[in-house]
Amino acid sequence: MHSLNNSVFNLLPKPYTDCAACEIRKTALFQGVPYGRLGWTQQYREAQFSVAARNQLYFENMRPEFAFTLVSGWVALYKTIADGSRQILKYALPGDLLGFNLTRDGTATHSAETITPVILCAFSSKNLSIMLREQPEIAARLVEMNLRDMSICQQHLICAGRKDARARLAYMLLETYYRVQKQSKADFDEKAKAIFFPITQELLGDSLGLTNVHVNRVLKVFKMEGLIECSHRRLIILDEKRLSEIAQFNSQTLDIHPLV
Amino acid sequence: MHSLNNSVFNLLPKPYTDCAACEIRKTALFQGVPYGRLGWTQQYREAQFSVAARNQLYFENMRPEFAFTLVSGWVALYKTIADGSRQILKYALPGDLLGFNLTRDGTATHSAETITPVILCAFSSKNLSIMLREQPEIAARLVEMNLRDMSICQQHLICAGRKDARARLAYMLLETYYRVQKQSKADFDEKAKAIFFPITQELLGDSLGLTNVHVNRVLKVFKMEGLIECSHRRLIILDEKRLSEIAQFNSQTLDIHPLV
DNA sequence: CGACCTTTTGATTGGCGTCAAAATCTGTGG
DNA sequence: CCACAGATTTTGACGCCAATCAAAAGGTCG
Repeated sequence: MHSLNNSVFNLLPKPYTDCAACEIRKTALFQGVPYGRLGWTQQYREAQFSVAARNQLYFENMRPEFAFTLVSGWVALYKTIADGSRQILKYALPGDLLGFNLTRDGTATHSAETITPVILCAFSSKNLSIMLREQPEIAARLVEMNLRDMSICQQHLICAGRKDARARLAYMLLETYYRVQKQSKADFDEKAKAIFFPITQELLGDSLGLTNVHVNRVLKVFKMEGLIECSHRRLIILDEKRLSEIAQFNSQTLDIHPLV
Repeated sequence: MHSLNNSVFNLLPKPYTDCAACEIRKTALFQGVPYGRLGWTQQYREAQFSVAARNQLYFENMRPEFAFTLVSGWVALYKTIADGSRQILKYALPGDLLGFNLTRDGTATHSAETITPVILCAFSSKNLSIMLREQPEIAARLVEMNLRDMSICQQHLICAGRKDARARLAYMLLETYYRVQKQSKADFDEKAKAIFFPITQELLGDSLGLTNVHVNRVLKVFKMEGLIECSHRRLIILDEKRLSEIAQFNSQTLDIHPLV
């Protein structure tokens, strides 16, 4: 466990109890693994780390030695463009697997930055490969997670290519709301219909191909129209029906068919 | 083999010879399968079909019974937007697998239209599922193909979100050129550095989030600058270096790391 | 040859970017 | 608990890239 041994990554104690076996099963990658084999899976875990907000986990074009499952917190995956701007590809939520998309020469295809404080569980690339080869349930699950991410990415492509700022923004708000609701219960306040929403307007712009200035203007209109409440890192969807129409949002696209 | 039994799909004789075993191995999905098991794999093929240009293979929101490997020809995968416009997600080339991305209720996530005459090999969804479960090489290959497609989709997102029309168009031309060169040798004329290019300017616009009018204007400039030649369904890249700069194109993104 | 694509060109419009500056929020240390 | 620096949000004026509308010219295939 070298190379993560710097100030950014803070080593946490490895929770090797039965309870941990339950815990690990909640992470999306291991959902299909039979109980008897969970312990076997765990031998491949390297360690857990905590990382503060606004830190880089890995960079595009560098060779990460580890992939991570995100245990808690939010991470932005992005690419930087030559002119200095950036495109955010995905907000990773708890359960997501990070850092296994590599080009043929082993370099990362994108960079990753923590938005909130996070807890990560590390796997060496080699062990991940072994697990995939030996446990078909994990490979199948990875295919599914990929297909879901692909569907999300395609939706974003449609937003960026074919929708105006209003529709894009509405889409992103609804998508995030749904994903949090399903994947990160801790960030979802069922009573208030609110989610924890640490995405700044600048980040929203970087996700949608808009400037933070224009994001601000459109959000203002949404608030005036009574569609959302949004401040202090909290988001409430007030009029889901109308917002969905504006966005042409369909939650089906977040829920893909299991292949196996 | 019902439900494909209409005028669009023309049944072809099923080539069950040893030669066919060699042939099938060329399709990307079966590249990792050991020779001894190729025959076993073939039992799950339904049949081969030919389909004329400009036909719909399947529609978004319908339940396709079959997935296809594309043996020859070009297919556009796209989604239609409420305002009637559409976003092309991918040009499928020979070797690509089509029609297995389904939402949880079993409906297709996108539509597919042939651009040229094509030959398809059909697999029932059920058999595809069996193959994935029983042959880990196929599952692993599918993960890889997905990761590659994901990388391509992300690049398109960056193009649509962050690049101007010049860069987007340059990118699409280079990407298509590279993909054809690698994946569809029949469409690549090595001597002339030319590819068969059946993508109309309207299709280009639908891929890039531009209008056909603007695509035309930018292409005109590219021709005047001596960057490309492009007419009569043929494309020649005259100045790859300069075009790559304009596009910020990196062929690495088309070449992802094998996970297993 | 005729119908239908596809490409090409011109004039006009508008959504969103750019630049700049003020106001507000957030976290940190004294 | 306040002060202060840095991040984030907010607002206004102005400009430009690409959309829109319209129509002509060129290709293609039955």
